[in-house]
Amino acid sequence: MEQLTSQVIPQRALAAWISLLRSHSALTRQMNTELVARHGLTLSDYDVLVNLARAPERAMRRVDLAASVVLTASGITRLLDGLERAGWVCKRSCEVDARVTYAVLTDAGLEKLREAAATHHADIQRLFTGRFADQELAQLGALLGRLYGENGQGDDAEACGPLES
Amino acid sequence: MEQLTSQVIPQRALAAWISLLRSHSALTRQMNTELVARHGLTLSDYDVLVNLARAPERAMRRVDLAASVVLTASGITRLLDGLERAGWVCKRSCEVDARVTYAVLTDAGLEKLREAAATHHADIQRLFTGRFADQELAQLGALLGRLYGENGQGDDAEACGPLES
DNA sequence: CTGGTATACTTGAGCTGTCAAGGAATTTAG
DNA sequence: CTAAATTCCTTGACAGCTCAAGTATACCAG
Repeated sequence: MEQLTSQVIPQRALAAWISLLRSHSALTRQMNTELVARHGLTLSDYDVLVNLARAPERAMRRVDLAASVVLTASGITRLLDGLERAGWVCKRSCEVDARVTYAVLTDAGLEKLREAAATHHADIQRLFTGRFADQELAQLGALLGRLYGENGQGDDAEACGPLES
Repeated sequence: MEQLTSQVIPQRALAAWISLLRSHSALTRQMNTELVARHGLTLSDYDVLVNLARAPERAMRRVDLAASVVLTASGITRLLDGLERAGWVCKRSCEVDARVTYAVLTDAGLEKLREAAATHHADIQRLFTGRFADQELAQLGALLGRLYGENGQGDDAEACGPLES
């Protein structure tokens, strides 16, 4: 059984992959728990709110939103159901294409997001960024950034790029 | 809404965190799909099989297994239910402590794992390791490795360390 | 030996996401 | 203009995991 890992991929490579799996599980579990306990938001909910907040007019097509947060179309439907019921997001239909529905962040939703951001950023700092130097964070971000978009498309990279301003 | 991200954490730091979320989602989804389609195994199933294969006597306490793969106790119970039903894992009770049950990898389970490993390693190579140079992989592994164990404990790090031999 | 606490595991209820299928609007081909 | 293919979204059925609660065993203090 020792040879299991040595057929195609060197040990170090597998170790990196396993670290990705473990660190993700450990971190998201803690952050999600905090977020749910304090604000009644899932990590995915939060993620969607952030995406909407950054979008022009705080609106996005559901399909684009799905791609942004790496969820399926049906996943987005159900997730938005919850956010709509809470009044943080509402629908808006598209004038030029009746198939598409926009998800729009409401004022209440933006307020909610601001509220949640404060504690969530603290969690991110404590659990994630706090363990690295600036330069390491840049490196880590750059490395991980190669793992998506490429096969998918460049839109994502762009949607994630303008974090500031 | 532009100031949302600039309160506590610099943009670059958040970008790294988002990259972690996105890359994990994108990669695990593809790998899981492949694994299920070809072998009828979940990524978590696979992960558990690997852990058992590496353990002395191919046996582990359920509670330790849970910690290794970052699952709750009940999560492990249900996951192992499936693997037991398939005949890849069986139970063994502990002589010195009647509370614990060991999960033991059967011969069939080991065979299954070998079978799955071939294609799964190819997936890892294609989607993950293939996108990095050796040195980058080492770096990535080292950085991600800081994100768990610490707050939890050192056992994990050790359990993950001896990948080879 | 008795009672209280901690540990290992299981189970019921529920949440979040998936896939497969389908409806509706749009585009494309003929 | 019609027919086929494509895109966007929703829904039913279900998988996988969580939490809360419960059972059973072990340990510890008196």
